[in-house]
Amino acid sequence: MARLARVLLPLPLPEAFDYAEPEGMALSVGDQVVVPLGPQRLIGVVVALADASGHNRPLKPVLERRDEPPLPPGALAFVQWAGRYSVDAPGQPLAMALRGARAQKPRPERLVAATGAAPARMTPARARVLAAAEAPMPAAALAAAAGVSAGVVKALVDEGVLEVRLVAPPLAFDAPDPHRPGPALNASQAAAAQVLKDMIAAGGFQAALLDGITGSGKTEVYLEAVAAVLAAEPRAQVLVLLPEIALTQAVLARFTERFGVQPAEWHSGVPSPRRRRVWEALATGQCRIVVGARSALFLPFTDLRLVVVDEEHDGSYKQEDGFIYQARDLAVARAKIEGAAVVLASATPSLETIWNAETGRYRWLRLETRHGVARLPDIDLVDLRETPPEHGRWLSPPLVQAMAETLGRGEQSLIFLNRRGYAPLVLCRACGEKLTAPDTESWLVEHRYTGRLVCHLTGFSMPKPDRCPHCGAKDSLVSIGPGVERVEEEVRERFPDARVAVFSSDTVVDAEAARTLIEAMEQGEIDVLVATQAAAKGHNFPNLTLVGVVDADLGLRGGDLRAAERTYQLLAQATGRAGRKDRPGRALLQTYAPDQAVMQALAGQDRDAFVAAEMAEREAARLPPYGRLAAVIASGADPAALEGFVRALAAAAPNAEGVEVYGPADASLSLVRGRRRKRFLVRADRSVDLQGFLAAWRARVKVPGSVRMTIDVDPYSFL
DNA sequence: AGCACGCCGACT
DNA sequence: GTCGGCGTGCTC
Repeated sequence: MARLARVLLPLPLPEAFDYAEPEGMALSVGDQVVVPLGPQRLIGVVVALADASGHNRPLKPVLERRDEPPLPPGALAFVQWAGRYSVDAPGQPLAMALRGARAQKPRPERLVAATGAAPARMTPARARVLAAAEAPMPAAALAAAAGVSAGVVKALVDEGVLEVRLVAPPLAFDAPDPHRPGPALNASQAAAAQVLKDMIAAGGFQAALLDGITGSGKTEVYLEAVAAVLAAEPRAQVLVLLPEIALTQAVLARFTERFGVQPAEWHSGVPSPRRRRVWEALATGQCRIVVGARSALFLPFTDLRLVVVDEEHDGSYKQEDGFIYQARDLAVARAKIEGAAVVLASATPSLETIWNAETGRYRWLRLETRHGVARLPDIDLVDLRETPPEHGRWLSPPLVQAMAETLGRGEQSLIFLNRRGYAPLVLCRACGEKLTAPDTESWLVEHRYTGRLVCHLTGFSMPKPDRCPHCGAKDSLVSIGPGVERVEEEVRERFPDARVAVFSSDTVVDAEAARTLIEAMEQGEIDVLVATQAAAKGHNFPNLTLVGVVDADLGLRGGDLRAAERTYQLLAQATGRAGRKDRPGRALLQTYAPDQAVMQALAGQDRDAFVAAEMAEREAARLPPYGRLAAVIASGADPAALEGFVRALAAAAPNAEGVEVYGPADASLSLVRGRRRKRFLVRADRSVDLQGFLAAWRARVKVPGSVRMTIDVDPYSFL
C-alpha cells in the first residue's frame, strides 16, 4: 500500500505539501527529509503519513530521509501551534526550529592511532610514541605525551605505523551535577525555592511568577528549581531564556559554578557548527541545560521539564520582524505542550504577567528582602518646569549639584538617557526642513563620534553636510535635543576632571567591549557613566550611588499602550542600580510631569500603586490584559495600489461580537524604504477567537503582489 | 524563500 | 536587433 507523506517546509507557504513515500523508506512523523520543490531540493519535516490510494494528483517522491535525529513530538506540536497562534505560515516557526539542524556540521577531528605495523627502524623517540599511542588522539597531543617533535609522529604516519582517523567530535555535553551545594538562601529565597521544588515534584504544566526587586536573589532561587529538575529525572532538560544582552560570560559562569559544567549556549553569536551540535545533542537527549536568547524556545528538547524566562518583562523577547512572536508568551505555551513547569522572573513584571498571577493562573512568589545590608535608593523627582537646565543644556541644577557632591565623595554616577547619538534631530535654521532618511519620515540622528547622520530605522547614513540639502544654505544645520554623546559633552564641560565614559550600542559594539567597560566601572576607573538602556541590566557597581535620568518622560509620549509600563520598568531598573552595597543610593528623575501616576509611584517606590492605577485604565479601555490586540499592517511602494487594498481590507473586515477594528491609519513609521505602511488595530474581548477572526479576515481579501500584509498578534510597538 | 517566466531600457 | 532589470506567481 503506497503512502503519502505530508511534509512541512521551512518556507512561508500556507500549508504542508504532499509527497509520495518511496518503497521501503519507512518514514515516521518528525523525520527530517529532503524533498523536491520546483527545481530545488529542500529539507523539511514529516508532519503526517496517510494512505495515498485515491489521491488524484501526481506526487513527487521524497528524495531521502536525512540520517539525523527527528524533530521530537513536542517541538513539532509547538511549531504547529505557534504557526496558528501567530496567524502566519507554519513554515515560519519550522524555519526557527530547524536552524540548528541545517547549520554547518562540526568538522571531524583528525586523530592518530597505531595500526599494529612495526616501524622499519626503531628509535627511542619512536618507541615512546608507540607506547603513548594507546588510544586515538590528536597528533599534537601524542607528540606532547611522548615528548617528541611533531615530525616524529608525522614520519610514523607516512610510514603506515600510525594512521589518521577522521572522527566526529563528541556530541554529548558534560552531565551537570545537581547535587553540588548551592549558596545559602535567606528565608524568603528558601520559601520561594521550596514552592518551586514542590511544583516540580508534582509534575505537569505549572507556571510561577518569581517576583523580587533587584538584588533580591532571584537567580539563586530559580537555580534551585533547575537543580531539582535535573535531580528528579536523569533525562530531564531545562531551558533558561535571557534577553540577548544579558547573556554574558558572567551569567554563564553562575551556571557553571552551580552545576560544575558549562551549559549549552544558544544565541545569535554562537557559531554554526556549535549550533548544529547543540541541536543534535538536545534531540538525542545528550544535553540537559540550555541558556539562550528568545530563539532557543524552538530547540528540539525531548524531555523538557522546566523553562525559566528571566527578566520576563524585557522588550527584547518580542521579535518584531520576519516571524513575529513574543518569546515569553510562547515559552508558557511550550511548557504547556511539554507538560513542563515555567518560571517567569522579574523585578518589574509585565502587567500581563501580574494579571496572570493575580487571577491565580500563575503561582506568585514574592521575594521581599534585599541581600545583605543594601538599601533601595531614595528617588526624587526634579520638576523641569521649576528648575530647568540652562538653554542648550540638559542637566538641571539639582542633578548637577548631586553629581558634584557624588564626585566629591569619590563615588560614581550613572546618567541615563535612552537615546543614542549626539542629537535625535537635525534641522535647517534657514528653511526649517527636518533631515530625514531618503523616502522616509524617520529623523536622521547626528553622531559626533563619526561625524555622520544616521537613520536608526533604515540604517541609512551620510556624512554631516555643511550645506542644507534642501535650500543649500551654508552652516545652517542645527542639532536639536540630547543624545548620550551630547550629555557626555556637557558632563565633560561641567566636570573637566571627572573620568567619563559612554555605554551605548555605538560605543559598546560587542560583548568584549561591554566587559571591558563594566570592569572599568567596577574597578572605579570611571566617575560618570552616561548610558542608554544598554547598561540598565544586571550589573553590580558597589561604588555607584547616584542615578540621574535625563528624560524620565521619554516613554510617556506617543499614545503607546505600554509606554507607562515601560517607563516604570526602565526607571525601576535604572534606579535599582544605585546603592546595591552598603551606601545609600540616590536617584533623580528629571520630568515635566511630576504629577503623573508613574512619577508619583516611582517617587514613592510604590509598585503596587502604579500597577493598580495602570490596571484600572487598561480595564476601563478593555485593553490587554483585559482584552487582546492585533495589528494588521499593509505596506507597498505603489500608493494607489496600497490605498485600494486597504480600502478593500476595511470593507472585508468580518463583523464579530466583541471585536472592534480601528483604521486604516498611517502605521508607526508610515514610510520605510520607499514603502508606505498602513495599519489596522484589532481589539477583541478575551473570549473571542482572535486568530480565527484574523484568518477569516485575511481569507476574504486577495493581496496584490505589490502589497505585503503582516499580522502582529499582541503588538508591542505602536510608535 | 528561491526561481522562472515575462515585458521594457542600454549595449556588443 | 539582443542582454537583463526585477515585478508577479508557483512550488506538492
